[in-house]
Amino acid sequence: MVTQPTGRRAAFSPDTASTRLHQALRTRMCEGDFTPGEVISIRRIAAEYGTSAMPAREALRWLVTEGALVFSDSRKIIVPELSRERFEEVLYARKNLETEVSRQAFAHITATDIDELKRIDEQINGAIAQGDIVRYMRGNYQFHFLIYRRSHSQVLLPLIEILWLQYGPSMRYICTRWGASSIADDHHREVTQALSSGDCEAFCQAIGADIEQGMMLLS
Amino acid sequence: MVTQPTGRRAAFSPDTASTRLHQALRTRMCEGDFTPGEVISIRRIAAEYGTSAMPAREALRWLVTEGALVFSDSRKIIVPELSRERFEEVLYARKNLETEVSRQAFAHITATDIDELKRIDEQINGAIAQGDIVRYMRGNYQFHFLIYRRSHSQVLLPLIEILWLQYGPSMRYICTRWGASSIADDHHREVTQALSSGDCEAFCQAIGADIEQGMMLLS
DNA sequence: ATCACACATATGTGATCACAGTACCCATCA
DNA sequence: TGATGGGTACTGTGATCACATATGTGTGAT
Repeated sequence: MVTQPTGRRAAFSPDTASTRLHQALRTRMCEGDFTPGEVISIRRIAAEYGTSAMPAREALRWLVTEGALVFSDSRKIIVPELSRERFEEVLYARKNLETEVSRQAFAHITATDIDELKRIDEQINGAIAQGDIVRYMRGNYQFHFLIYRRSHSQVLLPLIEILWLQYGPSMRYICTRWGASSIADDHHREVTQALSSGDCEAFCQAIGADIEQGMMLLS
Repeated sequence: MVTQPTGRRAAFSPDTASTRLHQALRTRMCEGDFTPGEVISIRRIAAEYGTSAMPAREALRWLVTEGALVFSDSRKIIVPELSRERFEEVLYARKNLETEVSRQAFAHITATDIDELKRIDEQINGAIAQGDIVRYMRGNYQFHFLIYRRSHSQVLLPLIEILWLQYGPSMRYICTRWGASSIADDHHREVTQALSSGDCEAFCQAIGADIEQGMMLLS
């Protein structure tokens, strides 16, 4: 059975099997639990989560409208393989939107938040050291969205989540292929340091640099 | 029965009753055909478009995930009333994203496109003169998205459409309340002039100014 | 006249079925 | 050995039903 994931639910959505399943799958997408090209079937997901086909059907079609899943030529629902061009587009959009919400979030980030960010960053570094891609992806997601949630932006945040939904599977794929070493030089420490010293500009630039670092993997 | 609207469909989506209905409703939302607070019922939409409840149900729930519709406290699906704060957020995000895609689109806009833009702008001005809000909204939508489509951005364009979905009903409401005169001073002519003279910066600034003009209505 | 209860209606949700495609596998034949 | 045929299983789609809940309305009693 599906339990409510840690992720925030968009605005008010009723507590139904469909929405629970949707959120569970969203989180798994952002954390890179799925592989590009993988076929996601309505009935299989339904069986996996112990519901009828209907909630699974709705949840999957929502993910399609969000661009997280796509239709294959034969109408099967699959995890998309982002072209290099499109992956760049996503990263470009991410840099644009995420530096913006970071700027909005800056004033609302507390000392407790900074401690939490440092704790998450340590876990991330541990995951990288162990070559644990899944834990890395999950930590990276938590790190960024802890910041972004502080912006209290009800408009930009859902857009960013859509970008992550599209970005997750391919990022996971790239990480797996290139190995954990390829992502070792993230800019999370610069982020927390800029926050500690209260430097908004350095903070936003560090976020931007962290995202841009993803582009390096493409060359 | 639903016919394929003029709007572009996101990536590849199969030609089903659900997707057709979804697109039809999307277009109506962007053009401001609905009123904030209005209740949109599954069965009523189904009857209106001559389908069973299922396609209507899916189309409406997709619009909810896109933020174009929301749930009332009693789980009814309604057209949201944007708070002033949130309306500002949407406009802010619009300015950010739409100036960006305009920049990307600039190089791909042909002389034929410019003529078409001028033609649409004349229709818009005619609509304003007649106080025809619906025709104004439709023209404004066509004007902007003719430009944005030239960016060929598969990532930013869907995000912008989501913003318009949220923005449409409230904009329609504001226009109706304030009268057509309140929107008389758009910056469309500056846009086409900048395009004619090949000035990218002026073009992007005119787009930004046109969007910012919407903020004036709030004060 | 006013309040309360009950019934009728309308809502979204979930389940199940039939249907039209597609893909894949295995047997059959050249 | 290879190609071709057919059949089986699986896919998403649409329709319909049962159910719980919410809303509104009218009727009854006080």
